[in-house]
Amino acid sequence: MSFTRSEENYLKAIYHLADHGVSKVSTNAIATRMRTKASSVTDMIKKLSDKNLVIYQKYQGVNLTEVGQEVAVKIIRKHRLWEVFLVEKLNFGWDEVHDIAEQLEHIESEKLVDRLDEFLEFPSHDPHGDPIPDKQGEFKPSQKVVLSDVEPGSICFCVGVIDSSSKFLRYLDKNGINLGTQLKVVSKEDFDKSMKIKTKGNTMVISYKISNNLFVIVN
Amino acid sequence: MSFTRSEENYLKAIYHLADHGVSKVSTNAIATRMRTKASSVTDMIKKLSDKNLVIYQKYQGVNLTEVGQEVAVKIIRKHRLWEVFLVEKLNFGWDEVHDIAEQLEHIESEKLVDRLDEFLEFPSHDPHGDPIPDKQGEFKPSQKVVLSDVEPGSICFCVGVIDSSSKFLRYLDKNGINLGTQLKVVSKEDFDKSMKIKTKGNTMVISYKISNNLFVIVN
DNA sequence: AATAATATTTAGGCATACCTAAAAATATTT
DNA sequence: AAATATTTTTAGGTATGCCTAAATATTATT
Repeated sequence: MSFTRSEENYLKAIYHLADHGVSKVSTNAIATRMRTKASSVTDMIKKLSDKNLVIYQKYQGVNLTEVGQEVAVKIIRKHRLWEVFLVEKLNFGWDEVHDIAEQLEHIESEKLVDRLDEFLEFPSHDPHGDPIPDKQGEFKPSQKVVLSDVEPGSICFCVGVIDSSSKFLRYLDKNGINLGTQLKVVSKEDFDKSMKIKTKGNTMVISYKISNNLFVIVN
Repeated sequence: MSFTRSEENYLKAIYHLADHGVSKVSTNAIATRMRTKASSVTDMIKKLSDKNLVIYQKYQGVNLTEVGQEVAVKIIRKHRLWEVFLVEKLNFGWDEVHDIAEQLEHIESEKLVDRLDEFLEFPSHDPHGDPIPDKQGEFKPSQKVVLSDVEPGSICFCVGVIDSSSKFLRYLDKNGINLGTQLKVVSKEDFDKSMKIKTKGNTMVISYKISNNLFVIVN
């Protein structure tokens, strides 16, 4: 079985929105995520439903079927493996790889994916700290944690943000924090949860509002 | 400027059929190569002509414009670089890579192509011995020669066939000649142009009909 | 040069994947 | 519970890229 690029993108979007398949995903939520119109989503949902990739009841939203989930996981596997390739082998910055991986994830060849996996030495996580499903579709938990949860003494590196407003990004930039930046958590202040951190050349204090908006991976 | 996958495939097909832009390419020739119908070709040709990628006169065939040629060469560059990647880095057989490269060649990212080129150490030829255009679109001549033209004493390896009939392929297989196989030309017989060649474990005599149908690269 | 054969184009359709606008269902207010 | 607002679906339309069948142009044959 093989699917169109569009079908794959919808399955992936639904997978991400469904968050462990618990709640039903609304038409509007899909439309927003895919930057398309609700009516287009309804069209596609019907097609996916006919192909038994989603369970759909009019006006009640959708959920992926087992098969739909498998397809989605395969695409995510490909996406994340290609991201590792781009960062590790081609020296891309972590923030440059998403759009390219978005294209590469649709290349069809099971052999290619498995060979790539092997070539990259079976990475368990992508450059954003998100887990990479193995050939069987199993994945380890995410390694990403919020900086505010990191214990003093730990060394970690920055892999993403929650609030991606340009205000926040500018703040980070000004303070020499980029994605990939190594940080050492020096101490935490109980009173206001502010945190003293050390980067390569700098030691600084950041508020909880900051530390709670930064994703890191602890080494 | 960016083009659809289909447009890119047509440009590539026309490029290959035009053979140095000399002769005009017929609608039927394109249709055959692309396994589609002449009427579909006419449709697309009109679109390409509107975009100034081909020069087209009704019933008179097409030729690529400068721009069309540049686009085609970029796709060929991508195709061949990915083929090198698949063979050199992911250990694919030379004969397995075409379909995958056919997909990868449409990935859009100039930076990706250039990084890949660098990663592969700027290869000048792909696994079939065909030249890889550089960033400027220039390419070296092909390294591929017909086995019958190789001088005695030379060592070469097999990179392709002219006649790809299953009869011929089965003959090669039976005699332990695969793509990638190393050959040493021991001697040539003037009379019937037959050739004595040496493979890893074997020495054999092959007729001109065979040697003239095998592409090799001389080491 | 006229006729036959072949190549190419036109005309009209189909599926995909979008869209807008209107209708219908569901959710929220009052 | 009725009115209003929001969400979702339906209906009908568009562009792409393909198709078949028919018409037309070109090329080959006699």
